[in-house]
Amino acid sequence: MSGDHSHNDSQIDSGSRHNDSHKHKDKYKDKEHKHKDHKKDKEREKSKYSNSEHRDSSDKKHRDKDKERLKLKDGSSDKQKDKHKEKKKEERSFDGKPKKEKENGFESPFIKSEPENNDFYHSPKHEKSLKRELKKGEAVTDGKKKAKKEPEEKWKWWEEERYTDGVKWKFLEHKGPVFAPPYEPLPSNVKFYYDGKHMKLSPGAEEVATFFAKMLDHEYTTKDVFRKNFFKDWRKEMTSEEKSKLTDLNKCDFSEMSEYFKAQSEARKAMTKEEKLKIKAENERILQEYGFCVMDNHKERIANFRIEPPGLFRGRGDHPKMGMLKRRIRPEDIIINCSKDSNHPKPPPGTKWKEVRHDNKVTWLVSWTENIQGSIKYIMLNPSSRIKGEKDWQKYEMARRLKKCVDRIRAQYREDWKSKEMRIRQRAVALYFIDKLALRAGNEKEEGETADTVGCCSLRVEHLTLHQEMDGQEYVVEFDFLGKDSIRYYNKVPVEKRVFKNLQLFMEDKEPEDDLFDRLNTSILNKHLQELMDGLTAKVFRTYNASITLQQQLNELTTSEDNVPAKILSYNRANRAVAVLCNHQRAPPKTFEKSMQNLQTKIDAKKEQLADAKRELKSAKADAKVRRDEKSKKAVESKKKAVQRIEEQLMKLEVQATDREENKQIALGTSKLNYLDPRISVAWCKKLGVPIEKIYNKTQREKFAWAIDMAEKDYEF
DNA sequence: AAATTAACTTAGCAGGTTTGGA
DNA sequence: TCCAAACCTGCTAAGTTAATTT
Repeated sequence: MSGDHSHNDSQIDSGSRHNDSHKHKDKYKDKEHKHKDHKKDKEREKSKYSNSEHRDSSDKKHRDKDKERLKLKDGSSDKQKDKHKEKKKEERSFDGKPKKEKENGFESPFIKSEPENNDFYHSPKHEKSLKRELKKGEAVTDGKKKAKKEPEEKWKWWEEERYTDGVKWKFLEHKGPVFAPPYEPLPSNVKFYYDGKHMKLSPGAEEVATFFAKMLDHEYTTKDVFRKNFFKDWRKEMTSEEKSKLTDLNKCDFSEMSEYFKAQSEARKAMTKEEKLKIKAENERILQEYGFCVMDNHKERIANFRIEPPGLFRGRGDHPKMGMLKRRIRPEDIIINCSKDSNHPKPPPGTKWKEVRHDNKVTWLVSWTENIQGSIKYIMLNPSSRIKGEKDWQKYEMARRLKKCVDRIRAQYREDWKSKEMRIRQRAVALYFIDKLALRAGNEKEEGETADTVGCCSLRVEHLTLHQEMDGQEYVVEFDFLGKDSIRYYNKVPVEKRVFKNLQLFMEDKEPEDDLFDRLNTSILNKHLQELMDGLTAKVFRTYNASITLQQQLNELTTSEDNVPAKILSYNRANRAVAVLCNHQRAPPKTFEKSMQNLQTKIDAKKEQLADAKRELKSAKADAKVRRDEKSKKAVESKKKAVQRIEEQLMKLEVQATDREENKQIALGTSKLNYLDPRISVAWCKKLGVPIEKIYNKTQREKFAWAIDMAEKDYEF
């Protein structure tokens, strides 16, 4: 059964070809109104990325200061520098120990083997060469010509030892968050009307009104829940006078505000090059100042150093809290996390942080509590950072460990289908779904706080329909529910008789809104998984099945004889199989039909061109036969080349069309970034001679640097 | 043992930027 | 050189899981 997920082909596209039977008519149109809020004027910078890579002199001071401070607190760093040089590639393994030391071959460092070095506080780890990186930066500054390309020596954290216990870092210094720009009151000629009469709003009320005005074009501002929530929260910001006057949202006229913002955004687009450049430069400056931190001697990129600006909350799907006011975050809301001996970030003048703490058992730099759900938000590091990379690597190692014992686990749950205990049967069937269908665990959620979505353990009777027989197949289960992000999961799956019978049993005497697995929750399930394999949880199955599927599909679909575009098509198809398995859907791009048409037009044109070229070739040949001179021979050759070139172009276009059509409502990004062991892709590239750049863009290569560096062509997941 | 909280991963979309073909 | 399309990045919501509290 391993890796057999072909049935999933039908789950996404209601109208697609290999999907004869089910005609569900997209009753869940949730995607249409998914969060489209944040309208703000984000002039984004062209991010420069990468830790330790080229930086300019503006940054030098900061750097040098770091260098000095680091030197002070750690005089040893230089000496340690080359410590790992001699390590050989083949010997790298997850725990950084030479393979032969790991007798059983199972051991993975993250699975807390006996910490051979309890003295981690003084371990040499991470204490090498910030200096080296910094030097490079300088070299680039005056090196000029090759400045950008310079293959910087990057820090290979994966060649170093890792912390074995809960410690995440020993040194952490950063500049704190960047706050949202303060509210700028509207010019007085932009008016708000209530019941047809002009009304000047107080600044507080006006700001919230602008949030609504900016969203006016979105469908969701017409939704009852949205309007109700918005109006309630808006009133809280009004003066008592406003409160008594403004009693009906329907009488509010935001159109001038809305027009004003549209005009603003037009004006922004129409800015001159210089103005745009200036903004870009300013963003770059902010990035350089706030976008990096120093963690354990290395300068690392921060993922989200800007605090989320205030606005109206738009949850995904049918969210009960849509329209509520997301309040502005102030320094007094902010908790700073950094090391004691670092230069603490300073709050803006006249303000204070809520707290400064020094917790090196966590990875975040800044946190605050958000007011909609009361949850905590964090500022953390970029995926290219050591701390994220190690975790990612660890995740795939866990999935590979599952690979080794998945047969045993499968045998086990199949056995459990027969258990006399209901809770065990439920657990076993749920696990079967998680394994076979890559469903998420499915925690229970507080009703009325969030959109009504489910995962495996929280499935309800109403989400399944059992078909004794359907389309010539026996024991078909039809799933139809909203999962994470209110993305619909629709699938018809033939299951084993025993599973089917169990489901009938679980559904007996229940109402549609009752839990399918009433004796099970994620905590019980994960505890059980923990017993089956150390560190095993429900989500590991998703990672495992995704990665193993990619590997299998790549093996099946690709031949070394193919040319590169064909190989890439195959790669995308393998990636697509995973995305389908994981139900990673997207709304078809708004311009899909049109762009498809355009492409078809191009293809037709190219076909004509090809026909013409062939005709010309033919006549040139005939000509050459008669004339038998050099010149006409040459002409034949060039015509031949032309035909070839056009054929190639045509092929490319056709491949593109296929790829695009197949990808209409499937999102590849999520699986690529989160579920597929990058070493599989790296190995595949090496084996088939496909440049890695064709598979991973710059950002992705930074995130997966560890895999690119360590995977050889024979890597096996 | 249930509920809550904290930390961290996973998710799709908007909209800007770059690319490549006419 | 222009334009559509592809690509990419930021954004932030929504999950999972483990730890902690009640």
